[in-house]
Formats: sequence, C-alpha cells, structure tokens
Amino acid sequence: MSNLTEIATVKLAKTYDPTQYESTIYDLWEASDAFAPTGVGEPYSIIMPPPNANGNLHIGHALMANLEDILIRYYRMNGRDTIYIPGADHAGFETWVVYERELAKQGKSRTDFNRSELYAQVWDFVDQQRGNMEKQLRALGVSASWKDLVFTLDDKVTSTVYGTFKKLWDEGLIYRGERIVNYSTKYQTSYADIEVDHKTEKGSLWHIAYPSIDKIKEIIVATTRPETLFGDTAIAVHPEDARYKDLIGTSVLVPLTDREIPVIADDYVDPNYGTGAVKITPAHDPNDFEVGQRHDLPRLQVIGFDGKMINVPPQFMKQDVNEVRPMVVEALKQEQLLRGEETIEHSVGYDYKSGLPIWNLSRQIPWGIPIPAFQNINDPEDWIFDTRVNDETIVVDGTTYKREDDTFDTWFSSGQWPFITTDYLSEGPLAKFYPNSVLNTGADILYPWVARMIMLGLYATGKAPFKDVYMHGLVLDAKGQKMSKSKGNVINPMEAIDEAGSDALRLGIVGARSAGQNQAFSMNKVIAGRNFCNKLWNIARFIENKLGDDFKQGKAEPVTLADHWIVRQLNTAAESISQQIESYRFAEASETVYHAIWDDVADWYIEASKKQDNPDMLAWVLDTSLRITHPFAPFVTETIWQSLGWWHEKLLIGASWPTALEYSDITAAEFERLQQLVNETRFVAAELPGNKKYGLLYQEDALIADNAELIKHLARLASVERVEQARGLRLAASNREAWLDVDEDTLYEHQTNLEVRLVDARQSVGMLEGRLGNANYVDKAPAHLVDETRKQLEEKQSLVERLARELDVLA
RNA sequence: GGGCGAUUAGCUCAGCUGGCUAGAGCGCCACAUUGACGUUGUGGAGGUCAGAGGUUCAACUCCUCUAUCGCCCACCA
Repeated sequence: MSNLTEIATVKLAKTYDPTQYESTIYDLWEASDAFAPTGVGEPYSIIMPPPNANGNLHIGHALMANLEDILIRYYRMNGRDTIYIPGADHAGFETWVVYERELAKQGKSRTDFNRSELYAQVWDFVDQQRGNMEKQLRALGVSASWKDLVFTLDDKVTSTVYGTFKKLWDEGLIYRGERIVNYSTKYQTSYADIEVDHKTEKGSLWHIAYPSIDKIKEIIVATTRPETLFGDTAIAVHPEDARYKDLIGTSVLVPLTDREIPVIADDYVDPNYGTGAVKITPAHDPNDFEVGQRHDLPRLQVIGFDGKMINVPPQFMKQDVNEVRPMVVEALKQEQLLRGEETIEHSVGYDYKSGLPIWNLSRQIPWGIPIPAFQNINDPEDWIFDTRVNDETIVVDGTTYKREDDTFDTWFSSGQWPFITTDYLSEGPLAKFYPNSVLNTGADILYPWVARMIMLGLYATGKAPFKDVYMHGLVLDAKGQKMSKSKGNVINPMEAIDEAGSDALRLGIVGARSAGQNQAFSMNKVIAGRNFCNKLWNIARFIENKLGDDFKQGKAEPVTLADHWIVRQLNTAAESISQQIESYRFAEASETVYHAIWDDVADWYIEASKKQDNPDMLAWVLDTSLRITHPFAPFVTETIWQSLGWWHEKLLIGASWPTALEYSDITAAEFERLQQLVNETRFVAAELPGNKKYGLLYQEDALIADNAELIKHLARLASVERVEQARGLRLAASNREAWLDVDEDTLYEHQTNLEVRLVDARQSVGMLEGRLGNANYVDKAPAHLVDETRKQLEEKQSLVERLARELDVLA
C-alpha cells in the first residue's frame, strides 16, 4: 500500500496494520500543508523543547511530543490558529564530547586545529547525523510546522542572542570575573553545577599537623584532599572555638613547603566537624574561595587545567592529581605530620575542580555561539561589543582588539527560545504566537531552563514567554527504574512503533499518567492501544460494509432508543474530553475516548444496529468517533477517514471538533432500562447450570414488545414471547413483568442465588437506613445528597420485596 | 542537611475542590461465538486504600506522627 487512491478504493483489511498506512498518511498531511497555521482564529502555539539534533529520540521525547501534539490537534480542530514549532538543539557540550571521541579515533585532538576549522568540522559532523531526530518525530505523527524549525545555531538565534547580550552589555549587566567552577580536565571546559554528578563515596579524612613558626605549637586540620595543601593560603577556625582562640592572628607553616600562612576566624567553620580547623584553598574549593574573598587571601593555583600539579615542590611537579595524593600522604608520614586517618562517607564530584577565570555565560569549546566580545590587546580591562566573531582580531579607531574565544553556555541561548522561534522582536509573521500557550517540560529543568526563559523573556520582551507550564513526569523502565544509557534500560520508541504502530505507542504512553508523576513504561498499555486501534478499524469496517459504496450521507436524526442513547453518550464524551484536554488531564481524556468507543459504540450501539439500524446515524457515529479519537490516534483515524468516499471534509486533521446533536433524554433513559434488563438476563443466565439459551416471557410491557428482536439478540435469548400466565424466574432487579423460562429443577437450583442477592439487598437497605437515621447527616449534608439517599433506599426496599416474593413462590 | 512526591486488586496505575457498595488496563477463572473484530464477546473472583492517631454528620481524599521507596537541591573540609 503506497498511495491514497489505493487506500480509498481497497476494502479495509480484517486487521489493522499500521505499517501499511502511517507513512502514507503523514506524507498526505505534509503535502496538504496541514500543519501550517490557518491564519484564522485565536492563536494557539507550542514550541517544542528542542531535542538534540544528532541524537535519537528517547521515550521521554515521545511522551513530550505526544502530549504537545494532542493539544495541537485538539485546538486545531477547535478552530484556533495553531502552530507547533519544532526545534533542534546543537547540544553544545554533549556533541562536543562525542566529536572529541570521534577525533580521538582518528588519532587527532582539538589542538591540531584552530577554532574556525573545528567549528566547520563539527558542523559537518552534526549535519551528517541530522534528520534522524526529525524523521523519528514524523514517525510519532507530530503535526509540527517543519518549515519553521529552528536550529539552535541558526542565524536568527545568533542575532537575537547578540541583541540580548548587547542590551545586557549596554545596561552594564555583564561582567567578567573570576569564579571557582567545576572543571573537567578531560574536556577542558567549565561545567555548570548541575552537570557534576555527585556520588556518595567512602573516602579518607586525613588529620594533618601545621606547625607554628616557632615549631612549638601545632594546629591539626582535617581534609579529604591533602594534595591541595600546597595551595593553602590560610587556616580557618570558628571565632568562638576555645581550643584555637589564642592562635587566631598567628601564623603557621604549610607542611612540605614551610610557607607561612595566617590562622583566621570565620563562621563558616563548623567546630564540631573533623578537628574544628580547616585549611583554606581559595583556588580549588568554592567555599574556600568565598572565605578567601572575605579575608582578602591570595589564590594559589596548584592544579593545572590539564589535571597536573603546578606551583609545587619539584618532586610533585607535573604529577597527575590522582597519583600525587598518596605521595603527599606518604611524605607527611615521613615528616611525622600525619596525625590520623579516618574513613568517612562523603560526596565527590566526578570531575576534578580547578580554578579557572571565565564568564558565567560561557563555555570553552568552539561548538556553540561565539561570544561577541573583543579585548584590547594592550589593555586587558578594555572590552568592546562587536559581532564580527569570525575575525580573530579587529581594529576599532586604531586600536587592535582580540576575539573572546569562549562560546555561550547553551542555557543563555535556550533561555531565549520562545521569542527567538517566533521572531517576536523582529515582528516576523509568527510574532503573534508569542507568548506561547503552554510549555511542556520535565520538572528536572524547571530551574535551569524554565526559570531562565521567564527571566530572559521578561527582560527582553516585557512578557512572560508562556501562559501555562505543564510538567510531565519521567518515563521509567518497566521495573520503575530511571532510564539511562549506563544502565542499558533505555526503551527506544521506534522499536515500539515498529512492533505496534505509532498510534498504539501514543495511546500506551499517555494512558494512566497524571501530571508530574513519574511512571513506568508499560508495553502492555501499548498493546492495549494497538487493540483499541484494531477495534476502531473494525467498527469502521462494519459500518462501511453496512452502508455500502453508494451511500450518501443525509441528516442524522435519532429514531431508535439506541440512537438517542448513543447521541447522548457521544455528546457527553466529546464534552468531557474537551474539558479534560483543556485542563491537561490527558490520561483521563484518553480513557474517556477508549470507553466511549469500545463500550458504548462497539458493544452496545453496533450490536443494536444489527437489529434496528439507522444509516445516517451510523454514519454520524463513525464520524464523531473518528473526530474525538483523532488527537490521540491520528493515523488510524485519518486512514479510516480517507477510506470513505462519502465524507464531506477532505482531511480529518483539519476537520472540526464535533458539536452536540439533538436527542431526547427520556428516550435515552428508556434504552438504559433496556440495557438493565439485558444485563440482568445475561447475569442470571450465566449463573444457571448448563449453557442453555432461555426464552424470555413477558406480560403487558411495551418496551419489551417494541424491542423484542433487539433484546433477544443482545441478551442471547432463544425467544422473547408475550404470555398470559407467568412462569419461570422473575427478573426482579429490572422491575419488569418479565421471566426467564426455566424448568422447575433449574428454578429450584437458582434459589440459593436468589437468597444471596436478597441478603445483599437487605444489607444495602440497612446501610441506607442507618445513614438517614443519623440526624446530623440529614441536617448537615447537602440536600441533593440526602434526596438521593432516600431514592436509593426506596429502590433497594422494593428490590428486597420482589426478591422475597420470588423466594415465597419457590417455597 | 533542605525541599518535594509516592505507598490503593497478582502487576502497572486512576480516583480533580472530602459525599457511592473504591475504579481502569493487563493478568487470572468460567463460559460463548461466525451479518466488524480471537488484537473478540459475556459473566466472575481479587483491595480493612502502608501503619497509628486526629478533624468531620461523612476521610482513599484534610491534619499530625511513624515506616518504606523515589526524585530534586545543597555539599562540612
């Protein structure tokens, strides 16, 4: 199956096979420009948080894209001017790591190239990989406006980012300062705090003696990182600590180098931890850095950017930081300055820290947006703003300036994403879509990303960038573990699509999932989704078969009891689904769809239509079913839509959300009474021995008389006939003049069954009476609840009477 | 250490502002079946809603404590 005319002409196969239709349907949507905004109606917009351009989608992306696409499709059908803007992330650091690995395979390193060469190479590298992610999003069926896709290194991104940077610059909000950062010696760039993976590990806490200048006294310090002692520029104690009070203001000698450093007092020190005395290494510890600033201490860097020791005695010079620690400990032992060693649990960042001067905005890798700042070669304090970032040096008014080689941290540009993608500042054609309607994201990046978007959005545009933020939970693996590459438990959404289809994955992933809650991925739910698609498919087959090829759709008007009832059910379902989607209760919405289609349409209405049909109503039921299901299962619904010749709208994706059809509530309720009779008949018959079909006898009952064939079919009865003289088993719960035609023996065997039901009914009566007997309940509970309880009591009481009468007859 | 969340049927989870005899899917048991669907139909069995207190006419739902699990933030050398 490869083109649409074939879909339209070929009879639907017995079983729905998603692989046969999905890509064809997606091509049809794209070719029809169905994802583009219509230009009519109130704008509704979602910006996709950009997945890594050169990566594969993981199941979390699938969830995100699915939820967003449900919203987009729903609002599109509701007449909003809708756009879903896709994105692709250059994923600065992550990509860089991958690329360096690639270089290493070729036996090369970053130092072999200059910045422009590197940039060009990574661009090519990413370009080769790109498209994969976009293909996968298409397979998921997202109705995104592909021509508006924004890559995070596109010119419009750069220019907007520069604009914001300029604004910050002009307002004096940019500064270049020295800060301790987490630094990777392997990749030679700074890490944001969040990228440092802290692990609790067992480690040693060494007690080291620092002798006083006269070598009479000493102060003992506890540390987990003895190798940094060469960078110590003070010893700190708590100001109130009696043990060390007399030493404050004196000097001590750093072991192994005999450099003099002061003993200072600072509240930061916890007198109860370790020895109560702390060595201060401002160049290599963020807390120490702050202490150093408070006390105006020098910073002495002893670990180089390459992870080798510097500014240390000759025997330790250029040693790797990992190897030098035992050497230092050994040397301290030799000098008899090591006073103890205890094992402790503490947390360790996975990469070493080192002092490094930067900006907070920047990364020291070439893959990213260059910072548009230049430094006077003669005056390091003199910086200017200029966007000629492709030139290494520029000359302005006779002065030569050298380019800043760092690139912006991804967060600085991604924080501006909502107004970049909509061209809001340049008032482009998409500007009306800013602020966005909703941002859909995981709670984990609330602070690093969402907060920045709001701050930068307010700063640059004066408006918050979105109206709502919906936070979805993580998708965990089947055992409830967080998915990660290192655990090897990552589920690839594409495999699930291959197995069960895109719609099935979408239904499975959204089912039973509430906002913000992490939840395990369940292939069972995906299978359930696939079965649902097949159910819908077969409903369509049945109806198409029934209506025939020459059917012309007329005005749907409910005639039969079932007609009125199904109109009520589908009207209500459409309304509920609207409310649920609009309040982001996706799982409830999909459940409403599921039950409306499966229970109401398939199990009751289709069955009823086999005996009492109304072709225009059948067409309406199929039409409405497809519309309400479309946001959740776009492919199968569109495929069915395309297979029908008599449809008035060309594409389901562009069709409108169903509006309510007129019906009679009284007639709908009549059908419910019929259902009750059918249910009781099925239940009673199933309890009786043998698997016989029984006859139904009735007296003076218009409902049964008018629907005899229907009841016979639905309840699987041998016959339905009117009699003068009643006999057999009274269908007591339905409260009709109706009996199952069973013989004496069977009747007798059924006696226990009746007794059980009588006990049950009496229990309910007792409970309801108790509630109404409670004066406080009658007084304080809302009147409608009390009324309802009274009504229930009446019903139960009459049921007890009927059951008791039945037993009397038997006795 | 600080913050947040979870604990409901064998499994995975719903249950929104307190008002049902607590629900769904899958699984399980019994039965059925051809005018769409075995990726089916009908019926059924499974829960003292983690535990202990409290508020209320009424608590799965609100409050307090306890236990267990998970996530985020911070990082005392």
